[in-house]
Amino acid sequence: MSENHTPVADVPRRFDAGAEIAVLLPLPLAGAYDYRVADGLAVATGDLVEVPLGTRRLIGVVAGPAAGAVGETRLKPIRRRVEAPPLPAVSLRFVEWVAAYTVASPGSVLKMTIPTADALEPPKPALGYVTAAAPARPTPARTRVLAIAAEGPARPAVELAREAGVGVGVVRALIADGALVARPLRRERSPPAPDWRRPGPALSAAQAAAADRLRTAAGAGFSVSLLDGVAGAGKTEVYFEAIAAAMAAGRQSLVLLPEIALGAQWLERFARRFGAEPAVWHSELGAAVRRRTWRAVAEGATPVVVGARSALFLPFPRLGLIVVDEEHDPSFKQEDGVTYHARDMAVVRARLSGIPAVLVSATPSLETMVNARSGRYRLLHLPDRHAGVPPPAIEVLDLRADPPPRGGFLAPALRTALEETLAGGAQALLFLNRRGYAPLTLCRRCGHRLHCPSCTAWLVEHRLPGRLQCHHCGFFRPIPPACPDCGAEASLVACGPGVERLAEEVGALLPAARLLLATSDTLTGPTAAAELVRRIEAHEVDVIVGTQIVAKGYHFPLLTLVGVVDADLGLSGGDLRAAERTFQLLAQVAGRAGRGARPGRVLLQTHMPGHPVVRALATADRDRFLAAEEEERRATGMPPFGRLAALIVSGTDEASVDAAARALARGAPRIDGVRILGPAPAPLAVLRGRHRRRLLLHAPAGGAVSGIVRRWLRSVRVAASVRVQVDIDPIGFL
DNA sequence: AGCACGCCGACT
DNA sequence: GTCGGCGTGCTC
Repeated sequence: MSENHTPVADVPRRFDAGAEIAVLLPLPLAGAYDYRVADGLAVATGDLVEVPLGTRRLIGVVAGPAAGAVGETRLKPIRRRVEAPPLPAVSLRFVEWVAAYTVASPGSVLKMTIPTADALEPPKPALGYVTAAAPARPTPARTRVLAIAAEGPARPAVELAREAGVGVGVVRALIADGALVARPLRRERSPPAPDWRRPGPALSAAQAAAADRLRTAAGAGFSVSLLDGVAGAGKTEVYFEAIAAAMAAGRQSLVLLPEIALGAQWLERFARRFGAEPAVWHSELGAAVRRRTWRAVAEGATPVVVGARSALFLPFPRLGLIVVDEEHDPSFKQEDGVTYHARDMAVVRARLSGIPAVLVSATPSLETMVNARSGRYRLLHLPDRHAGVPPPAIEVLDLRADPPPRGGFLAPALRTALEETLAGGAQALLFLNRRGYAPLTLCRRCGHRLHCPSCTAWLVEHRLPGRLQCHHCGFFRPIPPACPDCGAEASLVACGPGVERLAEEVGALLPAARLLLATSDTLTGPTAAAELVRRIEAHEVDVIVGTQIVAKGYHFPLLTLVGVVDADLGLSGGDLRAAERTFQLLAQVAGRAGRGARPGRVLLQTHMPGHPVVRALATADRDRFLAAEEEERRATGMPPFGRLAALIVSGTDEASVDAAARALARGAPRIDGVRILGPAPAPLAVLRGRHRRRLLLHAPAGGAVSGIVRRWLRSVRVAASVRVQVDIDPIGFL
């Protein structure tokens, strides 16, 4: 990839009535379908059009001239051009690039780029209502509404109903009657725009130098920079300057965050710097916000978008910068539907637009680090904590030498540290990446283990709702009074700790402490997350017991102690990236300690004090750890020194899944240097009632894995009842 | 992805 | 004899 790739301006191609055009539809079809431009219409590439498909009408995108694969007599006319901004040419190219790379259909990628049909219509003018005539049949409710409506400005129907204390139906009836008439409401004023002219904060010398380099990159075509620095080093302030530069140049910026639902503190920081919040994009947006934001982005009216990975597919016409914050975060990998890695696709999107991408992390992924060291990426290093706060001291607690008391999970040293921390008026965080009360429930008499009926997984006890849950599907059941296998009464015992059980232990140890349980079960949605942040900041909480949900980039000044309850969790299991991920997660958790004036302290409980991950954390020697990982991957030809692609074969009938997996193995490509492993039972051999087998393709670095897999799949026939899912560059289990 | 077409069990 | 179950296949 060339450094100064400046794409030529793509001029949309015009098609007049009668022209035959290719329309890409948001469906998993092999390619675009051909249509004819109807009389009286004219369209151009990128235009959104409504077309007939079978008995349905769908919105698609004009992709170019018809391919001519079907006879022209079969071509149907397009119905209309949709009143919406066209997709920029680069968005169409991006869709096709991602589809080719991920071995998905272009239509399923397009689906992530265009919203549903109803969200594409121009916004309806908001209507308010005022009184016009006496109602035909005056009822008390109707009279009340009319009295309310007679005073004050025109208001929406729901508001009149609320003020009058009646249902909306009453108001609607009055509108139908003609007793109320509509008046267009003054368009709601657009929210204030972020202002790049506002003065930025004082930057340290290192920050200023990094910001300078990013500003310089802003106008200089495609580049990738890695902004690397520990928690609290001030990375965010640095890339804010790059955003300011993009805004000053009239270009849009996109910031990808791993968990947008938890971005309340991030939004606040942004608003402090730029005087207004950016546009926000994630999968849980309501329909109205979604439509408004999509249009604003497509019109180029949104200077900054912050979002989860799906924001990458928004149709920015003037994108000037992409930032991927916490670039190492595994949640950037989309696993269902089209399987893609948002960080990698962000780099591709930047290259297609000829703009800079900035990857940000305190614990960069090995891939990114290798790219940075080889010079493919620019390395911007922020050396130390911005405010001169010393990094937290990390102590290793060897659980073999100093075990927790019977029935407990906190070693004596951690118990003491907890007591001291609270006595000193500070806060503590206990980290355990396990939801629920206990990960396994078994019968003391017969040894039966309670498992999910439709997954290869144990049921996890959740004591708060009082039930056993499967963490892989929606299954749950009440905790049975007797063993379902041998019938023994009161014989079921909880094995191992979850955060709920840990909270119980802390409650017994420190009865006066105010506890907060923070898991995805208790933190549903942005409001709950914001409330959590507020309560911790207001010191309404002494001890936080949480899963990885609290590992994110929060900043809590009073938090001085972090206890990692099980540093070994996630280290076993033969996963290619287990060590790397555990290191990143624990380093991130450790970074929560001592971000205010008081120094922080981190205690790591482990059975493996000699494990490279534990040693690297204790000595804060990230680079040596990464170097060791790199050597191992290089020696075994694993990514980034080799390439992987996974096929997951799944279906409800085990025999046909097996048959399909074997057929794929028989028809595997025979290419020098390319090996096929499997079929083997997939990590979750049964998931949601579907049997799963896995094949793994290993190729040398630079191997054209996507093309190989595409040809492979084309050459093998599998039963229609069996699904084959492709995962290029899988990050999960090996 | 939907939707239609098609071939086998429990209802009027 | 029909209503309806979801397996299979097509949609420019």
